[in-house]
Amino acid sequence: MDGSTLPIARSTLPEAAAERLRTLIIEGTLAPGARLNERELSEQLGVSRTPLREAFRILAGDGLLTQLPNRGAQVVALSAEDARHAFDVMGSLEGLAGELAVTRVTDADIETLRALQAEMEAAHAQRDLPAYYRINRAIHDRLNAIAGNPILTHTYRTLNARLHALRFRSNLNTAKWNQAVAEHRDMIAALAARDGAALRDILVRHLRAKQQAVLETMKNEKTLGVI
Amino acid sequence: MDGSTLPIARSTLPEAAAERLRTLIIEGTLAPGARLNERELSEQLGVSRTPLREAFRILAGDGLLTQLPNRGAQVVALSAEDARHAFDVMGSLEGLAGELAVTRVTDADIETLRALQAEMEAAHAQRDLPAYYRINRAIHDRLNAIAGNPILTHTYRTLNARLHALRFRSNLNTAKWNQAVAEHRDMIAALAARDGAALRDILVRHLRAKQQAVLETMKNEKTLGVI
DNA sequence: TTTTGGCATGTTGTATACAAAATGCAATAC
DNA sequence: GTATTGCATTTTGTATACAACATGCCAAAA
Repeated sequence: MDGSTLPIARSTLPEAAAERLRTLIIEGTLAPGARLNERELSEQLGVSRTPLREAFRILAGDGLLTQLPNRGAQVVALSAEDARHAFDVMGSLEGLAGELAVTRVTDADIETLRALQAEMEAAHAQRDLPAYYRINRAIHDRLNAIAGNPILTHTYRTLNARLHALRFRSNLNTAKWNQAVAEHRDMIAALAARDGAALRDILVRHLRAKQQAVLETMKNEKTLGVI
Repeated sequence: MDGSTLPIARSTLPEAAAERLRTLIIEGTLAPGARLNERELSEQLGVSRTPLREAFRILAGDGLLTQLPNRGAQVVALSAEDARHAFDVMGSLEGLAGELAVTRVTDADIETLRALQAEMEAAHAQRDLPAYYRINRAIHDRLNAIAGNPILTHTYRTLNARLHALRFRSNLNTAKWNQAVAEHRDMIAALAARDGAALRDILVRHLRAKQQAVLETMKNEKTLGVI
């Protein structure tokens, strides 16, 4: 029998707790900078402090928590500078994903992406922002999967989680949104043409635009005092 | 008083244990694939199982260990495929470091790098491989520091540690070694000229050469049955 | 001979108890 | 009134005990 099939999903308490906390952090329930009391949290999660502390270590490794000796864990609060740095790295990783994807992409992959693109354009036409974000993420994940580099995918995902903890809702004005959708069209075209250099370029520019939008939002929030 | 000075170095047992294990893994004392018995290791390190298990989580986050529920931890054994993937990502990260460094480099930085380059050429002339590796690493670290992106640096370092766990000593024949030294000269020239695109190109090619050398070594070791 | 079931042993997972450090507050000195 | 010291309390750090699971072996059955 093929041993790789049906791997029964098991999980330990540290992993389960980490997953739960990860969600709470990314959704913002646990706000950036919040200090995490071990006893309190362990009671709320229904686990003892030992597995909870292991969960802290997992999340610290993901860059979602910082731990100070004898002073506990707290949710990371990314500065605008940090966000800028993270986007620079993300851009480079996405660029690589594009270059690699070009060497491995199949016609079926392109069909899948074109279908997603159509969905995205529909969401755009209806000004459905949540749907747009969801499909956008699906497209980028797809591209990463096509690239077929697990280390790249892991690094990308981890960094993405950190940025999501920012809970950025970049002030996506009409012009920028139109531009983003157009860039997605260009991406798929470059991928279909197997033009790695062009795809890389588009992705890096695409990320740079996102970076700018987020940084502007962060600056506004700061001056306005909004969270 | 300036609070930023004299930060008393404190460390907890999990961090100390992780650091010790990291060294053992990278030096190869703990071989790839080795299973780590908690009780045994905790006695050897003189700590109880609780902090040791936290150390395991830290190292798993760094990609140096894998953990399976109820089946303990074992040292990661990178396949040739994994190494290829890691080098692809490293190349991209180094390329970014180059692009960023160009925008921030000072003349003093370039002087420092030129001094290191001179040291490297001396080591090369004397066929002093350990010194060459040491200086090589110093140069790349320096470039990363100039780039001034902590997230990039952290990602780079983590990935580098993983690759060092391979304990690759690529079969550096004379031609390749000459080539590598020449590439380093070109790097510094591109940096001095503030030519980001050129520097990026050199770095990506440089990493690609290293990748190939390592993959060849791995292939030989496999066919020869060495380690 | 091969397979299966059960048991003994070893190993990991989790909870808890105790130790050590940090924190907050009040009392005292200036 | 402010700063400082000492103490009580809270919180984190570590060790250990016990529970749950995995592993290897042997015997018994097919």
